[in-house]
Amino acid sequence: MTRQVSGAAATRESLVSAALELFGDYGYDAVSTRQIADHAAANIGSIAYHFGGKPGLRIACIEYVISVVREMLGASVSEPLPETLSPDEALDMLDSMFSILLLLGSTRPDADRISNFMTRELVVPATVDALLYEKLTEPLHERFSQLFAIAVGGAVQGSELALTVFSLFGQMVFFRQCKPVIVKHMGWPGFGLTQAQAAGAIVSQNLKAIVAYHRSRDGFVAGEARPGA
Amino acid sequence: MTRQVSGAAATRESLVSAALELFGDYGYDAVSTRQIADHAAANIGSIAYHFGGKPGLRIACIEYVISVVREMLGASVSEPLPETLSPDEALDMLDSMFSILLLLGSTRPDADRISNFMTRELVVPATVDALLYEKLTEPLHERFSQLFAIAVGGAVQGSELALTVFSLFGQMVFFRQCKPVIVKHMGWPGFGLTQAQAAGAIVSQNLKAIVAYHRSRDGFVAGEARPGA
DNA sequence: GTCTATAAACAGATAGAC
DNA sequence: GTCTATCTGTTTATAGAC
Repeated sequence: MTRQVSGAAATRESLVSAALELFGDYGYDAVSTRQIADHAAANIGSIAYHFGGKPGLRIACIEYVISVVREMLGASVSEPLPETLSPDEALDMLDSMFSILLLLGSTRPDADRISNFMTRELVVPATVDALLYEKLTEPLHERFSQLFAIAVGGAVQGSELALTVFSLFGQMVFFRQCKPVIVKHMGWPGFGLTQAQAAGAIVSQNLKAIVAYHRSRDGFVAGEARPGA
Repeated sequence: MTRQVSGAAATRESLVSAALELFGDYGYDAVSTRQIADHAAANIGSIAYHFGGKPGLRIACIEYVISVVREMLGASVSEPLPETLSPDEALDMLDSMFSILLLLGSTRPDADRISNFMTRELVVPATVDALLYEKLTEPLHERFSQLFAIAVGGAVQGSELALTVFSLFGQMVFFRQCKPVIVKHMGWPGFGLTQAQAAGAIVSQNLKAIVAYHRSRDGFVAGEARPGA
């Protein structure tokens, strides 16, 4: 019983891992298939064999990233919300989801490259961008919107709600996306767990500030049922 | 008197304009010098002649973007702050600077490509990124930090201040950066003046919410002098 | 399934005619 | 200053040996 049969899967994984890292660091177009093959200790031909070509490898990376993030968020995004959810509970759920996403780059060994790749793919999407959008961005936005609406007692709705949630996304994405700039400015040694937590604390604080603002603006009373329910 | 002498400047402008648009839309690495030359109705050789090569053209684009943004922000970033600045005045200045930056893509004809290029360059910086960072990001961040500190009466300082300002940057950058995603989700026909204003309203609201949060947290009293002055 | 050699297209840079 | 033809290296994709 040799490892010959499982060699294929190992090569696939190795290629996706290498591609994820290089695409994330330098961008899809800046990286050649040779670099990827070298980095994965595989040969160039294997990319065509396993993925059909460079675009196929990109899609495989996107699918991998989607599966990892969905797994990390787990029930918070896949299961329906409990019907009886107080505004403060909704706020806590929002907060913890942000925390998970922001710390994603620090809690598992390969997650930094996942995070790099994902944020880059969000900004510089391929023609296949629909994949990441439909499977990740859209469901996440939907869930965040539900939670935010409950957290502010229904005071924010429609396009204002959608844009506010995007603005919260923006804060989170920015910290990971412009990591080099932030690390340089802050004089940090890198962007590890400590730094991710520092960024997370700010995002959390801002979330609470924005929620508090909308609550007070519309005469929110703690524990009161939201209108329209 | 022919236009031959001014032809050089026209070619330069044309090449920068074309490069700005293509780099902004597809990224530096994905665009070939041939595409740029075609788009600018110039020949390939002119890129080497005027800019020394593709990297030189990129630097020319960065310099152009820096000059435009600094011009638009004008006195708000280049001149020293007035010594007597009330928290509310500081907040207003912050607000209007955000507004200028966000509407940048809608107030001048070539500004959409400027905005695209800039946000992309921020995320996928060249080895020459120091240019954009030193001349634009850093001074902007410095000014925003000063204003924010005054706006909250000195309640936020040090790394918390720096990160909070970055988080505000993030909101703004995200709206321009993930334009395709947002436009798609909102069902907008595009990202024109109306849409930029809608996004700007949210950013402005969030800014006020965050400032209000820090003011109330530290017992801020309107009109009170900030500590340490 | 793995690896190598090769093909066809493309990149950026350049020399020289005009 | 402009433009074209060409050079050199590199890209992805592929055919075929093992």
